[in-house]
Amino acid sequence: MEPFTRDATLVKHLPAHVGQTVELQGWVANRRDSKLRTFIVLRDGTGFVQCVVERDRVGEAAFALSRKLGLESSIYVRGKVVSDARQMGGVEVHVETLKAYQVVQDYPIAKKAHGVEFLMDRRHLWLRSRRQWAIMQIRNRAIQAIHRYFQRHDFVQADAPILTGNACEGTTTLFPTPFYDQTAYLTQSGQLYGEAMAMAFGRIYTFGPTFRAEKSKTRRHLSEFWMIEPEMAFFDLDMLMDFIEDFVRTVTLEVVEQSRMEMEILGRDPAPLRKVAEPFERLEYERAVRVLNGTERVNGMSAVEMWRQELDHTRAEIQSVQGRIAELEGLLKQPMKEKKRNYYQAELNQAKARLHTLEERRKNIPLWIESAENFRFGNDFGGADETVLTLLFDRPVMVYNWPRAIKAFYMKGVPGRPDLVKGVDLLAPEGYGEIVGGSERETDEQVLRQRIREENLPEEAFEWYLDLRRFGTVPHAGFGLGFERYVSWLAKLPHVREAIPFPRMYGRLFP
RNA sequence: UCCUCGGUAGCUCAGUUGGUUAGAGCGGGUGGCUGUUAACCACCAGGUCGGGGGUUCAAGUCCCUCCCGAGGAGCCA
Repeated sequence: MEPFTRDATLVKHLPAHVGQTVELQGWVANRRDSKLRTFIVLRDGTGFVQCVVERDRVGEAAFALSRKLGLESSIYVRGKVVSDARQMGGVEVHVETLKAYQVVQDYPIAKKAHGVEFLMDRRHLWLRSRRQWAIMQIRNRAIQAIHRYFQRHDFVQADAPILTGNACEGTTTLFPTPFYDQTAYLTQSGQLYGEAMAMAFGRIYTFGPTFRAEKSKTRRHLSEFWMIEPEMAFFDLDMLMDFIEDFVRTVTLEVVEQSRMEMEILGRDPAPLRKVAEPFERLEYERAVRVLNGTERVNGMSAVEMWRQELDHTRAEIQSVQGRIAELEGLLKQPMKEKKRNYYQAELNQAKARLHTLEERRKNIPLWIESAENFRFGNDFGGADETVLTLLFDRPVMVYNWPRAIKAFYMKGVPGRPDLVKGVDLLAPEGYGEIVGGSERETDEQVLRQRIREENLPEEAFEWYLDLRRFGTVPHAGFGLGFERYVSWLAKLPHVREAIPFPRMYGRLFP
């Protein structure tokens, strides 16, 4: 194609080229016209930069071209890099040459709010938007920071198979797929293989996709998501908790420091993330039960009181939103210009939507209070229970020593407590909930065999796994980090679907 | 699988106890103005109100049913 150059400068490197003339290639992310100049925001994947096209500098033909460039037109620009404090990134480009690979008209995603379905149907284009760009930058940094962390700590990346013959935990729904004359399943966890590889290489981690065929439609679920699963030989639960804490702390702080601009684009306040520098709360499950049902208080407050406080906040906000709605409705009854009327109407609609959300929360809190009050040993946490625990402690919370009955068969028992296992979950604050689940693994072949029978799992499919306990069994432990949930927390996303380029979820296979 | 909410112009949404010819903003087109940040001003074009059935003199509005979407529960990372 005609204007193509092999010597283009990347937008992210422009601050180092102030005063120089550079070549850029990319797409029109935004365009605004004035009489004498056209402002083009050029996007090349590494960043965004405003390019100023003036008739006197580029000539009549190129100036006319600049007026025709629809959003996402692909262009070539040569121009001088100039400092400009008004721009994000601090520079802009004064264009001397402008050429187009393709002039685009009617790009479907407009510079305005769109609905979720509309955007999801156009995910292949939506990824180009500034917000999605910022999220994927954060995702990439998190991936890099995770690999760095493990490599620094003598881990080997050793991936597990995606096609498997047996269910790992047997509980959740699997995706079956033909495998020659057999049926295979898409993996829901690489853990069992991770244990085998830890016996081979000492410390390993997997980083790959996992699949769950749950018909869940919530902000926390994907059918295909990425999981990081480290497994360490000669490791116990205490070491595991120290490790999880240091891992999450180090990776999170690294990403926060590298992603200031992206967090600004996303409107994500980094302060709650920086709190990972402080010690995480470690809470035995039995204490979590007492905290939830109010027999033990935290900082002078019980879970129920925390919910009551949330309820008061919600009620107060409902009142203030209702007040504004009444005010707006009053205003709209009076004569005014169409433009102004519309502005008020838009605000009114927003307020009504907000009110709807708040009313739902108000209706739910009493149910959540009931759930907390009735929380007994043997119950698993609901989303609300996780939220109130992180609210009470105001930091990431690790819950450990869980009831055996609600955890997987491979977890090691707590000595002297046949009803407990050495599992640990990490709950992320700000309502994000469980992002890590891990445990010390059972090392005894007979105990494992017994547990497999109790869970009605096909014993013969686990013979290879039981081999690990016959030939040099050692204490070992590991965990799984749900990567999209983690990215969602880092970027404070309302839904995990934005944390992965092409989400696969219940009801969504395209694009 | 269950509960709640929704489907009206290309997009985002209004549309009153059922009542004449269904509205706005954005986007598109034309003209004007402007170192602009989702620019602004004026005018123009743009609709089988998710599908099917029913009630009624009359249905976007009420009833039944199906489809699709969003959020939540369960389950989970």
